[in-house]
Amino acid sequence: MKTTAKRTTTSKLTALEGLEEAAECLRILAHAHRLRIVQMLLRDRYTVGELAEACEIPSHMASEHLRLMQRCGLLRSEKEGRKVYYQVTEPHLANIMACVEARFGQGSR
Amino acid sequence: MKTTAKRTTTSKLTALEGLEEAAECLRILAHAHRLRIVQMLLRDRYTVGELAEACEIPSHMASEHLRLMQRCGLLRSEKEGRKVYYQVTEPHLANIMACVEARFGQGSR
DNA sequence: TTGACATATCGATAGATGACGATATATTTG
DNA sequence: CAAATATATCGTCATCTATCGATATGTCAA
Repeated sequence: MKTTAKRTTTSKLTALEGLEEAAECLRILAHAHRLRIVQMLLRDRYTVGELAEACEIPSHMASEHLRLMQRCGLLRSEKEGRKVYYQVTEPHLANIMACVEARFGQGSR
Repeated sequence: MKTTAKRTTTSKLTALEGLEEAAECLRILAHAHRLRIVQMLLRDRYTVGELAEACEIPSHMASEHLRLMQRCGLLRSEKEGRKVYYQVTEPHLANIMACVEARFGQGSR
Protein backbone atom coordinates (compact mmCIF):
# COMPACT_ATOMS: atom_id res chain seq x y z
CA MET A 1 0.00 0.00 0.00
CA LYS A 2 1.17 3.50 -0.74
CA THR A 3 -0.98 5.92 1.20
CA THR A 4 -1.30 6.95 4.81
CA ALA A 5 -0.43 3.99 6.97
CA LYS A 6 1.99 6.20 8.86
CA ARG A 7 0.91 5.63 12.44
CA THR A 8 -1.16 2.92 14.05
CA THR A 9 -4.12 4.61 15.66
CA THR A 10 -7.15 2.83 16.99
CA SER A 11 -9.73 5.63 16.79
CA LYS A 12 -10.99 6.79 13.42
CA LEU A 13 -10.81 10.35 12.21
CA THR A 14 -13.97 12.34 11.58
CA ALA A 15 -15.00 12.48 7.94
CA LEU A 16 -14.09 15.75 6.25
CA GLU A 17 -17.77 16.36 5.60
CA GLY A 18 -18.43 16.26 9.34
CA LEU A 19 -15.54 18.59 9.97
CA GLU A 20 -16.99 21.06 7.47
CA GLU A 21 -20.21 21.17 9.46
CA ALA A 22 -18.31 21.43 12.72
CA ALA A 23 -16.26 24.27 11.28
CA GLU A 24 -19.42 26.12 10.31
CA CYS A 25 -20.81 25.87 13.85
CA LEU A 26 -17.51 26.93 15.38
CA ARG A 27 -17.20 29.83 12.98
CA ILE A 28 -20.62 31.04 14.01
CA LEU A 29 -19.72 30.69 17.66
CA ALA A 30 -16.43 32.50 17.13
CA HIS A 31 -17.59 36.05 17.82
CA ALA A 32 -17.28 37.99 21.05
CA HIS A 33 -20.92 39.08 21.19
CA ARG A 34 -22.18 35.64 20.33
CA LEU A 35 -19.98 34.10 23.02
CA ARG A 36 -21.37 36.58 25.52
CA ILE A 37 -24.89 35.67 24.45
CA VAL A 38 -24.19 31.96 24.82
CA GLN A 39 -22.59 32.54 28.20
CA MET A 40 -25.72 34.30 29.40
CA LEU A 41 -28.08 31.75 27.90
CA LEU A 42 -26.22 28.93 29.63
CA ARG A 43 -27.27 30.54 32.93
CA ASP A 44 -30.82 31.56 32.09
CA ARG A 45 -33.08 32.38 29.20
CA TYR A 46 -33.25 35.95 27.93
CA THR A 47 -35.06 38.08 25.39
CA VAL A 48 -33.45 39.64 22.35
CA GLY A 49 -33.57 43.05 23.97
CA GLU A 50 -31.92 41.91 27.20
CA LEU A 51 -29.11 40.22 25.30
CA ALA A 52 -28.67 43.26 23.09
CA GLU A 53 -28.41 45.52 26.10
CA ALA A 54 -25.85 43.23 27.77
CA CYS A 55 -23.73 43.25 24.61
CA GLU A 56 -24.30 46.96 24.09
CA ILE A 57 -25.44 46.47 20.53
CA PRO A 58 -28.67 47.46 18.74
CA SER A 59 -31.29 44.78 19.16
CA HIS A 60 -31.58 44.16 15.45
CA MET A 61 -28.00 42.98 15.51
CA ALA A 62 -28.58 40.73 18.50
CA SER A 63 -31.48 39.33 16.55
CA GLU A 64 -29.15 38.54 13.67
CA HIS A 65 -26.62 36.82 15.94
CA LEU A 66 -29.40 34.77 17.48
CA ARG A 67 -30.74 33.81 14.07
CA LEU A 68 -27.33 32.49 13.01
CA MET A 69 -26.93 30.44 16.16
CA GLN A 70 -30.45 29.11 15.93
CA ARG A 71 -29.95 28.15 12.31
CA CYS A 72 -27.01 25.89 13.12
CA GLY A 73 -28.83 24.28 16.00
CA LEU A 74 -27.17 25.91 18.97
CA LEU A 75 -30.23 27.77 20.23
CA ARG A 76 -33.98 27.76 20.03
CA SER A 77 -36.55 30.51 20.51
CA GLU A 78 -39.89 30.78 22.19
CA LYS A 79 -42.26 33.60 21.51
CA GLU A 80 -44.16 35.19 24.38
CA GLY A 81 -46.32 38.13 23.42
CA ARG A 82 -44.12 40.55 21.56
CA LYS A 83 -40.99 39.25 23.21
CA VAL A 84 -38.91 36.29 22.08
CA TYR A 85 -36.95 34.26 24.59
CA TYR A 86 -33.91 32.31 23.48
CA GLN A 87 -32.25 29.34 25.15
CA VAL A 88 -29.46 26.87 24.53
CA THR A 89 -30.23 23.55 22.86
CA GLU A 90 -26.80 22.19 22.01
CA PRO A 91 -25.63 20.36 25.14
CA HIS A 92 -21.93 20.60 24.24
CA LEU A 93 -22.01 24.38 24.40
CA ALA A 94 -21.59 24.27 28.17
CA ASN A 95 -18.44 22.25 27.75
CA ILE A 96 -16.98 24.52 25.10
CA MET A 97 -17.86 27.61 27.11
CA ALA A 98 -16.14 26.03 30.10
CA CYS A 99 -12.97 25.75 28.01
CA VAL A 100 -13.26 29.39 26.99
CA GLU A 101 -13.74 30.46 30.61
CA ALA A 102 -10.87 28.30 31.80
CA ARG A 103 -8.52 29.78 29.25
CA PHE A 104 -9.75 33.35 28.89
CA GLY A 105 -11.12 33.77 32.34
CA GLN A 106 -13.97 35.38 34.19
CA GLY A 107 -11.75 38.26 35.04
CA SER A 108 -9.05 35.72 35.96
CA ARG A 109 -6.48 37.12 33.55
CA MET B 1 -29.71 51.40 39.84
CA LYS B 2 -30.86 51.30 36.27
CA THR B 3 -28.73 48.79 34.39
CA THR B 4 -28.56 45.03 34.23
CA ALA B 5 -29.58 43.66 37.57
CA LYS B 6 -32.01 41.39 35.76
CA ARG B 7 -31.09 37.97 37.13
CA THR B 8 -29.17 36.97 40.22
CA THR B 9 -26.25 34.87 39.06
CA THR B 10 -23.34 33.87 41.22
CA SER B 11 -20.67 33.30 38.54
CA LYS B 12 -19.24 36.28 36.71
CA LEU B 13 -19.28 36.67 32.95
CA THR B 14 -16.04 36.72 31.01
CA ALA B 15 -14.83 40.21 30.11
CA LEU B 16 -15.56 41.16 26.51
CA GLU B 17 -11.84 41.51 25.92
CA GLY B 18 -11.35 37.88 26.87
CA LEU B 19 -14.20 36.85 24.63
CA GLU B 20 -12.56 38.70 21.73
CA GLU B 21 -9.43 36.61 22.20
CA ALA B 22 -11.45 33.44 22.58
CA ALA B 23 -13.34 34.30 19.41
CA GLU B 24 -10.09 34.73 17.53
CA CYS B 25 -8.88 31.29 18.60
CA LEU B 26 -12.19 29.68 17.76
CA ARG B 27 -12.30 31.41 14.39
CA ILE B 28 -8.89 30.03 13.58
CA LEU B 29 -9.96 26.57 14.69
CA ALA B 30 -13.15 26.79 12.66
CA HIS B 31 -11.90 25.33 9.40
CA ALA B 32 -12.27 21.74 8.21
CA HIS B 33 -8.63 21.25 7.32
CA ARG B 34 -7.44 22.79 10.54
CA LEU B 35 -9.79 20.59 12.54
CA ARG B 36 -8.43 17.55 10.73
CA ILE B 37 -4.89 18.69 11.53
CA VAL B 38 -5.74 19.15 15.20
CA GLN B 39 -7.46 15.79 15.32
CA MET B 40 -4.33 14.12 13.99
CA LEU B 41 -1.99 16.08 16.25
CA LEU B 42 -4.01 15.06 19.30
CA ARG B 43 -3.03 11.47 18.50
CA ASP B 44 0.59 11.94 17.48
CA ARG B 45 2.98 14.51 16.12
CA TYR B 46 3.30 14.94 12.37
CA THR B 47 5.28 16.87 9.82
CA VAL B 48 3.85 19.57 7.57
CA GLY B 49 4.01 17.21 4.61
CA GLU B 50 2.19 14.39 6.36
CA LEU B 51 -0.58 16.71 7.47
CA ALA B 52 -0.83 18.20 4.00
CA GLU B 53 -1.15 14.77 2.44
CA ALA B 54 -3.83 13.75 4.93
CA CYS B 55 -5.84 16.90 4.14
CA GLU B 56 -5.12 16.58 0.43
CA ILE B 57 -3.85 20.12 0.18
CA PRO B 58 -0.53 21.53 -1.03
CA SER B 59 2.00 21.63 1.77
CA HIS B 60 2.46 25.37 1.59
CA MET B 61 -1.17 25.69 2.60
CA ALA B 62 -0.79 23.25 5.46
CA SER B 63 2.13 25.37 6.52
CA GLU B 64 -0.10 28.41 6.55
CA HIS B 65 -2.79 26.67 8.62
CA LEU B 66 -0.15 25.53 11.07
CA ARG B 67 1.30 29.00 11.31
CA LEU B 68 -2.09 30.45 12.23
CA MET B 69 -2.70 27.84 14.91
CA GLN B 70 0.77 28.23 16.30
CA ARG B 71 0.41 31.98 16.41
CA CYS B 72 -2.63 31.80 18.68
CA GLY B 73 -0.98 29.27 20.96
CA LEU B 74 -2.72 26.08 19.94
CA LEU B 75 0.34 24.34 18.53
CA ARG B 76 4.08 24.42 18.65
CA SER B 77 6.71 23.26 16.17
CA GLU B 78 10.00 21.45 16.41
CA LYS B 79 12.47 21.40 13.60
CA GLU B 80 14.31 18.17 12.77
CA GLY B 81 16.59 18.40 9.78
CA ARG B 82 14.55 19.72 6.91
CA LYS B 83 11.30 18.53 8.44
CA VAL B 84 9.21 20.37 10.98
CA TYR B 85 7.07 18.45 13.45
CA TYR B 86 4.02 20.07 14.97
CA GLN B 87 2.22 19.13 18.17
CA VAL B 88 -0.63 20.38 20.32
CA THR B 89 0.10 22.72 23.21
CA GLU B 90 -3.34 23.97 24.21
CA PRO B 91 -4.70 21.36 26.63
CA HIS B 92 -8.35 22.30 26.05
CA LEU B 93 -8.16 21.30 22.41
CA ALA B 94 -8.74 17.66 23.32
CA ASN B 95 -11.93 18.63 25.06
CA ILE B 96 -13.20 20.75 22.20
CA MET B 97 -12.31 18.09 19.69
CA ALA B 98 -14.21 15.57 21.80
CA CYS B 99 -17.29 17.79 21.46
CA VAL B 100 -16.83 17.96 17.72
CA GLU B 101 -16.47 14.20 17.50
CA ALA B 102 -19.45 13.59 19.73
CA ARG B 103 -21.65 15.83 17.64
CA PHE B 104 -20.27 15.34 14.13
CA GLY B 105 -19.03 11.85 14.54
CA GLN B 106 -16.24 9.59 13.53
CA GLY B 107 -18.44 8.11 10.85
CA SER B 108 -21.17 7.92 13.52
CA ARG B 109 -23.63 9.99 11.56
C1' DT C 1 28.85 23.09 -5.01
C1' DT C 2 24.76 21.59 -7.33
C1' DG C 3 20.36 19.77 -7.24
C1' DA C 4 16.46 17.91 -4.83
C1' DC C 5 13.51 18.27 -1.01
C1' DA C 6 10.75 20.41 2.98
C1' DT C 7 8.87 24.34 4.63
C1' DA C 8 7.76 29.19 4.69
C1' DT C 9 6.49 33.65 2.79
C1' DC C 10 4.66 37.04 -0.63
C1' DG C 11 1.21 39.29 -3.61
C1' DA C 12 -2.98 39.04 -5.94
C1' DT C 13 -7.76 37.86 -6.25
C1' DA C 14 -12.40 36.01 -5.36
C1' DG C 15 -15.57 35.24 -1.97
C1' DA C 16 -17.38 35.51 2.80
C1' DT C 17 -18.57 38.20 6.89
C1' DG C 18 -19.85 42.03 10.04
C1' DA C 19 -22.01 46.30 10.88
C1' DC C 20 -25.30 49.57 9.56
C1' DG C 21 -29.51 52.25 8.38
C1' DA C 22 -33.86 51.58 6.64
C1' DT C 23 -37.80 49.09 6.59
C1' DA C 24 -41.10 45.28 7.61
C1' DT C 25 -43.94 42.33 10.66
C1' DA C 26 -46.27 41.25 14.78
C1' DT C 27 -48.20 42.53 19.30
C1' DT C 28 -49.90 45.33 22.92
C1' DT C 29 -51.98 49.62 24.57
C1' DG C 30 -54.77 53.75 24.36
C1' DC D 1 -57.78 52.27 14.47
C1' DA D 2 -53.34 54.57 15.65
C1' DA D 3 -49.14 54.70 18.14
C1' DA D 4 -45.63 52.40 20.65
C1' DT D 5 -42.86 48.38 21.39
C1' DA D 6 -40.16 44.09 20.22
C1' DT D 7 -38.15 41.56 16.83
C1' DA D 8 -36.79 40.38 12.14
C1' DT D 9 -35.25 41.21 7.41
C1' DC D 10 -33.14 43.71 3.46
C1' DG D 11 -29.47 46.02 0.77
C1' DT D 12 -25.08 48.10 0.95
C1' DC D 13 -20.41 48.66 1.92
C1' DA D 14 -15.88 48.06 4.09
C1' DT D 15 -13.12 44.60 5.75
C1' DC D 16 -11.42 40.09 6.47
C1' DT D 17 -10.24 35.34 4.81
C1' DA D 18 -9.03 31.44 1.87
C1' DT D 19 -6.58 29.99 -1.83
C1' DC D 20 -3.24 30.16 -5.31
C1' DG D 21 1.13 30.55 -8.05
C1' DA D 22 5.51 32.21 -7.53
C1' DT D 23 9.37 32.57 -4.97
C1' DA D 24 12.47 32.36 -0.88
C1' DT D 25 14.95 29.93 2.81
C1' DG D 26 17.08 26.17 4.92
C1' DT D 27 18.83 21.30 4.72
C1' DC D 28 20.47 17.03 2.99
C1' DA D 29 22.90 14.08 -0.45
C1' DA D 30 25.73 13.25 -4.42
